[in-house]
Amino acid sequence: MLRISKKSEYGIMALKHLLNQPAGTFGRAKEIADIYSIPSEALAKILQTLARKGILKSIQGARGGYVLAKSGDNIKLSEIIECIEGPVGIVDCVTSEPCGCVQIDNCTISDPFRVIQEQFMIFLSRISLLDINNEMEMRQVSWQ
Amino acid sequence: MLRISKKSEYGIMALKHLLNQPAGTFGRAKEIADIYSIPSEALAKILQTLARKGILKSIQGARGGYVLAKSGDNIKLSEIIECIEGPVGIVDCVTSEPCGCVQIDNCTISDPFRVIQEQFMIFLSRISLLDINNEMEMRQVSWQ
DNA sequence: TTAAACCCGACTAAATTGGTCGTGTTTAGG
DNA sequence: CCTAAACACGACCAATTTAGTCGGGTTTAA
Repeated sequence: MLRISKKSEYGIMALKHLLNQPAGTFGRAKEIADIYSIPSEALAKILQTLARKGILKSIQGARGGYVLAKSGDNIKLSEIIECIEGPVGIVDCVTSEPCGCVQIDNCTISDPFRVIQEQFMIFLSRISLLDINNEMEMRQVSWQ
Repeated sequence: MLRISKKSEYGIMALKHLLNQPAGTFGRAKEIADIYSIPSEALAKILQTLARKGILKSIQGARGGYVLAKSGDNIKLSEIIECIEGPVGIVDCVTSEPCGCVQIDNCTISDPFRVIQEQFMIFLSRISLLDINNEMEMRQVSWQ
């Protein structure tokens, strides 16, 4: 029902936690997983993906961990979700071109949905990790 | 990946078709399904749901069919999706209270996401069937 | 009376999501 | 230089959700 996946939820919790991490210290996957009762293997994989895509920086070896690779207001919700779940597409037609759907010639909704998709991505990209951390206070998403 | 379900897609195609139906005529499930290559049983069920929730009016018996129960600009995308897929919740915490998640006391994201959810619903409720029919021309979603 | 249509719930199959496991690789610290 | 703590990765299984099917109804125009 148009829901963000558990993986994204976990990722966002972890990112928020890392944002509040004292400067100079690292967050470890296991530790974060324990705090929020997240299966640690699952969180580990999520953090690895976030690191691979440049949202987190990983420090290898014993006493290693993760830190944010950029400032909280530069990490957008759209980015986090796309990183963890793959390309967001309100409808299939929007991400894959040509869309593999059977409607092909008769698909009357792919054009309007391309516009909706675009506006939805703007919506998501206007929300930053910092906003989420501040409980969305004072956020009036403005449009155009 | 944050996608509208096939059922909603089918429903929207059918609604758009019905919007363009000559006044006084009905659209039949089988007929619409054929045009857009939608499995007819599936579409039938979707149209039944839309009728039950008051978005469509059904005409029973032979030579029956469906017509829109209200004008195109009064049918909102939020309404259609909620009707077909059930309550939209970006995260579970938002729809069910209390949320059944294990994070319970330590869930740091449910509050901000309640706000995001609210804004997302506004986003969806500003898009009408008429907008979709007009290929979203001239639609600048404005926010607050 | 019949056939065309809506109506409804139960069921199955396919796809996606959520979570686990095993095996590496890197590196601080003893 | 060894060990343990941590990241990295891919393969796999389980649970849930979505998609689609089927077999019955009921209503009504012709």
